[in-house]
Amino acid sequence: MSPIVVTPEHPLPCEASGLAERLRAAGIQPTLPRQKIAVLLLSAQQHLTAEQILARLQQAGERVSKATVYNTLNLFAARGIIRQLAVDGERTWFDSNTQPHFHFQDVETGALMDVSPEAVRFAELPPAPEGMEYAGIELFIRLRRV
Amino acid sequence: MSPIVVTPEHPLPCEASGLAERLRAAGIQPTLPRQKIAVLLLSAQQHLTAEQILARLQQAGERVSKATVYNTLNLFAARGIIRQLAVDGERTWFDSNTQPHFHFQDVETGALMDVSPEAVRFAELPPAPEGMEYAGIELFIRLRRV
DNA sequence: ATATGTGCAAATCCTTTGCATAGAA
DNA sequence: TTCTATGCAAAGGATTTGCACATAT
Repeated sequence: MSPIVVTPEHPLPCEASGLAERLRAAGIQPTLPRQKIAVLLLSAQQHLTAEQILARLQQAGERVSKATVYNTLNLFAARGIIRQLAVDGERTWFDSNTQPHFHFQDVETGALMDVSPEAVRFAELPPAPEGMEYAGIELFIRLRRV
Repeated sequence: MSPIVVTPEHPLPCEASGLAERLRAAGIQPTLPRQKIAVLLLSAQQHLTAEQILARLQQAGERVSKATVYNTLNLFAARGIIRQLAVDGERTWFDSNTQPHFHFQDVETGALMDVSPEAVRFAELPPAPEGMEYAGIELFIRLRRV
């Protein structure tokens, strides 16, 4: 099974079929700024930072404030429709893929690529300490150029 | 292995057996501030933030500036005698254990615990993409209270 | 109407930087 | 001496916050 490679290159889809519903289903008022952000981030499997999203909105001529971008991304993450990744401590990445999966990271560029969950199998994992249980597994495979 | 406790009554050990040598071996001038930081961080297997280290130094009555703490930790990491961890994007953790290993993290407190490399065995890992090779594997197992 | 979002600028947090002084070789 | 490290305060970047205005139900 080969890893899923997600490139950040993608056109901005002009319509969001069902995105508003999807927001509502998650308990999120589908306001205009939120829908614009949802279209941008959720229409492809990708990893974007808040600043990237802001830049793309502005490039597309949309007037959305930085505060709203951050508020919206945090809200989306809290409601489980996107995932936050702490990859390098520099900035937060927002992942449109909420299915269980892992990541490759290019140590040079910082670029992220999805690794499908089927591509990783654990033969052994440590038991959770007393009184604790697994809440999730974060796996980053760092890559360098040969 | 418990972390060392530093109080005014229990000042830092004034001599760290071999620590100065260890710094020199890594190509680091063992100046006083660096030795103080090395004693604090390297004398036990632990995870500390820059601010925690600064606070402990000040508690112990040492006069070391924030800039020096950061400079020193970055230098140590660059020279491979400690490891930097990007766990949550809030702050950088410095790990005194440079051996290959993994981590548990309490999702509530953010606290980190080492997971020995023997406790994790992979039955399958994805091949590195064309022209890339593995540079390291970062595994965080998030834990919640039962 | 009434609750909820949005935009702007200022504030905050962590970390780095510039530069004059102190320390090491 | 000559190079390198330290301390301080100021700068920087990412993210959050306060608050007046706009929008949604």
